[in-house]
Amino acid sequence: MPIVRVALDVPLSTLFDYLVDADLSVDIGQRVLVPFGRKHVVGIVMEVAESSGLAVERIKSVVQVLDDVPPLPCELLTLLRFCSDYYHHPLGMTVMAALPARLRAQEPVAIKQELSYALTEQGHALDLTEFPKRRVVQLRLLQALQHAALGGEQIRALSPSAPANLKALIGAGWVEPSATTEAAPAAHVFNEAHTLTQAQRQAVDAVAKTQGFRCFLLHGITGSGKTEVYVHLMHQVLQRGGQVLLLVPEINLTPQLENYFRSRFPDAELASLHSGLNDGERARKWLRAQSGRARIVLGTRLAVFTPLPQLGLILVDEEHDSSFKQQDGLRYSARDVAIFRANQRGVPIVLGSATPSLESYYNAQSGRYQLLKLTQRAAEQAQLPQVRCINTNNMPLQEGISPAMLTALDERLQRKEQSLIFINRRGYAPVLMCTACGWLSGCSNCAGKLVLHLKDRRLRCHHCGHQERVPHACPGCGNTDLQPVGIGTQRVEEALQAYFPEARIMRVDRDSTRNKGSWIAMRKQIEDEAVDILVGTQILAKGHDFPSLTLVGVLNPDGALYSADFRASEKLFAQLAQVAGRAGRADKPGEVLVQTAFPDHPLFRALRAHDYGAWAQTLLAEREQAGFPPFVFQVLLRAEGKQEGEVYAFMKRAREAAMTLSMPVEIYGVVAAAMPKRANHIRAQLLVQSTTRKSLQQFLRSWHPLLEQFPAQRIRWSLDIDPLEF
DNA sequence: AGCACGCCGACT
DNA sequence: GTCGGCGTGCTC
Repeated sequence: MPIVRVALDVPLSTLFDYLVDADLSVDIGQRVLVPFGRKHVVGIVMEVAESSGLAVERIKSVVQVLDDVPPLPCELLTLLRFCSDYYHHPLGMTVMAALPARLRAQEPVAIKQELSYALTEQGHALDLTEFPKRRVVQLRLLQALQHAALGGEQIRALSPSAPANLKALIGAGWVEPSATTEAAPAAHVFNEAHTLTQAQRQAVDAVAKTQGFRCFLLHGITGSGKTEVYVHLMHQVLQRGGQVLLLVPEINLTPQLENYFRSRFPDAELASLHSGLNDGERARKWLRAQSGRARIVLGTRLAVFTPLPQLGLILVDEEHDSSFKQQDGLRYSARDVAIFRANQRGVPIVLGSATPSLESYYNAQSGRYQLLKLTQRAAEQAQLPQVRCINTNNMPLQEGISPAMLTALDERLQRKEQSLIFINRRGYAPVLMCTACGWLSGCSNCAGKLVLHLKDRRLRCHHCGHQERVPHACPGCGNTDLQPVGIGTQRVEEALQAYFPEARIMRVDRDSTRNKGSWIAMRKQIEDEAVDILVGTQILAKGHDFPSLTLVGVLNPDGALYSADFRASEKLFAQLAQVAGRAGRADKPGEVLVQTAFPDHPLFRALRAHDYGAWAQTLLAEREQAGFPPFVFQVLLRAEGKQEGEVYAFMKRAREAAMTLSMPVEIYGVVAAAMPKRANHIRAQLLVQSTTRKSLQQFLRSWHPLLEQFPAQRIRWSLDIDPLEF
């Protein structure tokens, strides 16, 4: 009697054995419904065996084979095995986390046919110049439908209220739904659009001539046309009938990007996978990729697990971006998993960035990766912005803004050009202080400070979400003179509005873009030049071109220079290079002004010279000297719980267990986390590092089972392999 | 993780 | 007398 070994969504590292009754046939990769405890759950068949090590009477039978979708390819199961193993996360949870929700559920997957909508004869007969102008969305829909029938997704892309308006148009008899007919895959069409620069051509050729696996680092300054390199590489793979996986950071996956690739490859089916999809859409696109029909898969980190039978190339854009690393559950790095996957598949992978992660840059230097450089901006007339530092030593700042910055802003206002003020702190002020006793507004649940949000006169914790009214008097001494300390986006916005009453100022941060679609609307306003000064956080660093932006001002970036987090300055450089790239893209030269008390710091010297290489060398020397990544490999054990004593007792035992293993790893002390208390939970961590991945993995294979045996009822702990945040 | 079983405190 | 707290142990 055959046995299947099934992956289930439970935090146990084993698979579960089930009998397969004679009337069923089960394959590896298939979804099955099995009894587990007192309920039925869905799992994935990972292995088929002749016998089980378990007593027969304890083995239950598979209830049902859910064969309405094809089995997962073995290649994907191997990838998931690797992830479970490398990140020390239970296999069942790893497998189930990679699947779209619909495939994890018992209900039939039932993908409804995507309907498309077209104008009726009546609709075609409409004279749109006569159509009421106030029905903006309806008009836009009708105009779009005059060109071609639209799918549900394209309709939603027009406006959030488009579906409701579409209903009205159907009701009026102007539009009708029709089932999409599966078009035969047309001959591959490629809109060449641009001729490549020599550097772009060389990069494309280097990748194109690769046989089998190879990892490339495409280092190209902002505006050097990395996307064009991607497009040409994609073209070559699509031409051969292959599929392409393009991974992008979370905020970069916008409808614009999707539409851009659609316009370059008009007849290649593209599936974009992001967090905004509903379950049905996600499952549908996943299955389109698995069947090989979706040729381009564009997605955020989870998309790295999409089954792609014809996979011919992987691209990871902005590879340094930390959103590729998942920060809970399976703590994987989609970039690193993508490299494994390319290797497994025997296809090239290209990591692209203007400011590569130090890990990737180091690998490129050592020859593990092949470095491809784009050093010129693709549009010849577009020059790199001039970067200058404003030395803020002994300089009187008004609300954190220097006179030189104000002058520069004023110039842009005169010239009707846009400016951007970058400050990485939202809210009005990061803390409220009592001028009499020095009391600071701390969070009652966390070790952090409450941030003053003046708009709604509340103090907010950015760590646990706790909020309270601004107190009238100091809770410590009763003094009523409470002063905001430090500068946030709201305060800068307010100050600038006072200086430039006529200027149209827009604040862009998580608070102002929280509502769905508002960032899209705001970006439209920016592009339409309805904004003079943008004030915002890193959200502004990414996103797309703002053609009339000529000044970028950076306030107060110095915190990252003396941060306890050794990656803070790496991140700062990437961020500043990124915002600097926003300035002066078209025919107008750009300028970047950075307010700092350390203008001679290597970071700013490199930034002024647009010399990432010099900065990377500085960092590499520092890291090598300090014994930090990329020269070592790390694992971080984190634990948190309500009782401080219990947390530290667990960590102490964990550390002792690690010591007794006496393996070639360096074991640090148990320390409080960077945020020692969050949402009323005490947090501690323990760092272990090694000079090789292999010895670290060997150590983990011994250590992890010991940790699981410890009684740890009232604490939550996790292992973070290759941690980015401490 | 769920979900049982199991043994001690304040309620109809 | 029971309802219910969360400690402990198991799930093929």
